[in-house]
Amino acid sequence: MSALEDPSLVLRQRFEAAIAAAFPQLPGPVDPVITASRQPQFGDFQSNAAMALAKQLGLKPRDVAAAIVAKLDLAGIAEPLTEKSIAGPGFINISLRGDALAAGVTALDAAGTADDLGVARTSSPQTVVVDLCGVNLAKQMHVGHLRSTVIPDAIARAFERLGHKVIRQSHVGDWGLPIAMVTGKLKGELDAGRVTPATLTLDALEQLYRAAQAECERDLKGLEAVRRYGLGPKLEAEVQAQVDTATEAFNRAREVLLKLQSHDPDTVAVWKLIYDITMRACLETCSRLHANITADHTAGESSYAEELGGVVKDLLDRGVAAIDQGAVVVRVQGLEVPCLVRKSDGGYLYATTDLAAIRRRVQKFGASRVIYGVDIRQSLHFQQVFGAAIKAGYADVPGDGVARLEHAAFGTVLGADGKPFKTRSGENVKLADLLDEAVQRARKVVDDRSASLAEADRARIAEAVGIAAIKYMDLSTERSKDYVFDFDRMLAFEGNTGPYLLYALVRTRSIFRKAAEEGRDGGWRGAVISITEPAEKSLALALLRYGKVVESVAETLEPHRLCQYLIELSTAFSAFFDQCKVIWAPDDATRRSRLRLCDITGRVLADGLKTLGIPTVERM
RNA sequence: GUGCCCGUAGCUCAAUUGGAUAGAGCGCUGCCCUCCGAAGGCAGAGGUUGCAGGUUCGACUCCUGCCGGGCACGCCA
Repeated sequence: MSALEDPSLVLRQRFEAAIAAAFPQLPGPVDPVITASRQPQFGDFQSNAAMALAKQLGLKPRDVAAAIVAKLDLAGIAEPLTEKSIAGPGFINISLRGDALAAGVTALDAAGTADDLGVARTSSPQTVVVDLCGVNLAKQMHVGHLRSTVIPDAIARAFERLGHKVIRQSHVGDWGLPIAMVTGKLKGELDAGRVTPATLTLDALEQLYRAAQAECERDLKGLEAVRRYGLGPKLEAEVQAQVDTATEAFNRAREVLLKLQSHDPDTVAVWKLIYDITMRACLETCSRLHANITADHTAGESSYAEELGGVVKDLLDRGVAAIDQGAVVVRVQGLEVPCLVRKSDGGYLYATTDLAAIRRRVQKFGASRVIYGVDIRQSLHFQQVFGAAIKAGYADVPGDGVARLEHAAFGTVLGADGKPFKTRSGENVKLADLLDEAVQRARKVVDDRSASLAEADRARIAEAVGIAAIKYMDLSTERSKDYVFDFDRMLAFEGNTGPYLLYALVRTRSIFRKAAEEGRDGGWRGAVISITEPAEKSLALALLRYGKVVESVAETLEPHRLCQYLIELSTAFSAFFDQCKVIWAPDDATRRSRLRLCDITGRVLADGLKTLGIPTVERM
């Protein structure tokens, strides 16, 4: 962002000069700490430097502020300062001139960089790997996947918007004993002719998955109890029989896993069937969610299977890992529990796969940041894995320090009762069902309020509104917190919701349709922008903040900042729309200026929504 | 037992990474459509930021100790 587009940069320069002139004894340039003022009564921007400087110089803060003000040249950018400009302990309040704001907004829309809308393309693009979605074979996506899909996708979009190279990685749970169980189970069903590949659904697979797991579940505790309390030979025999069958099933699953690992064609074919059915359904849900997740982004656990032995050997060879009670562990400084990378029976664990993934992502893909959008309950796991990866040197970027490994953790989706969101029968709620219901509810409202629109339009609008409502709700709160899932609130169409943002966007568009009807839509492209009314000023200030907000999302991995911003922009626009006539402005120049403001606002809103991954509509 | 996360208006959430009188929405009380979309705007009431200390010119924010809630803790993923 150039100084022209960002008044705070100009202020920063002017203040730096003033501070240097007022206190030549200071060694280097001092950060003037320019921030946007929170309340209009304190102006538009403020400098908070005087307090810290006073401490350093041994002077009174207000005297320091006065000395800075005496040397300050704000010509062409801000209103002249008065005695009241120095307030409180030593804040220096600045009100921008309307023409400076107008110049800033005009620069946002400058030819050549108009699509940037004040978001600076990075001069040093990084490769950023974003781990997201994380579905499991033979399982539907459920509520938890809403967050693991939507949040990291929004983070990825922010990096892309800034010009970084993003590699999305969906770490699909497609390997290991549980998958072998269901593969064996399905093979049995297919061989017996009870199911056919052509009619097999993901729902059916999920049932087989549960059945297979249940079959392998050995009631060892029950057996012990029966023996300890001497509950009789008959009961003992029953429990023993259960354990025996379960053990058989368990052993069969291990054999299936071995076959998978040795690429036995028949077994792999069944596995592939499960894989295809699961991925088709899940990628369809991702697509419906407007998440940029496709088959190209899939990097399942199976893709690391051949590397795990090498990883453990490498760790042992270099003394990074040690053998402990027959298992292989990596001890990480500061953590009680070591990171377990190989079981005593020789099997690998998910930490092993994650280590292989970090190695690939940093060493092969060249990532300088690896971001995991995963449930907060896995915090300890990631501390262990990150610590182990760093200890092993897997996070070393060739010739460039250590990659940032970050867990963008999110909290749980809760039901109205404050407990994790489940169906009445205690099952996980299918994500697809959730989306259906949101769209269905949105449809009712759209039918009600926009009855005049064509059926097909209403269907399309309801789809966008429903998805926007769900995604906005998920993105708009601080991600590490739990939140309560509430259809009524997210679809209230009022206040802090996705639909409100769509509504604001629609109004920025509809004004042009109306203006065209009135024959008053000419001449606004490239028109001179003038900022005079308070509502115009607020709108301009909001527009100029956009670039910084996108940057902060990438830095903090917190999309809710962009949500918050878009609501503030929408509110500023609504006030402007209410208080400043556009089509019926007092004169042609003002009309053109305001039309152009509507256009820029609409484009920032659309761009912000796109960066969040929220679908938009032209009318509703 | 150890560690991590959370605690802000009646409810759901913010607070520009330490800045001023803690802000929005819902709900509540009033206004504002013969005029660009009222899914909107304006105004009002509503707070000891869980409690107690500490650091600082300044603390919702950082530190310590409590209280309350949640989660996680080597051979599952």
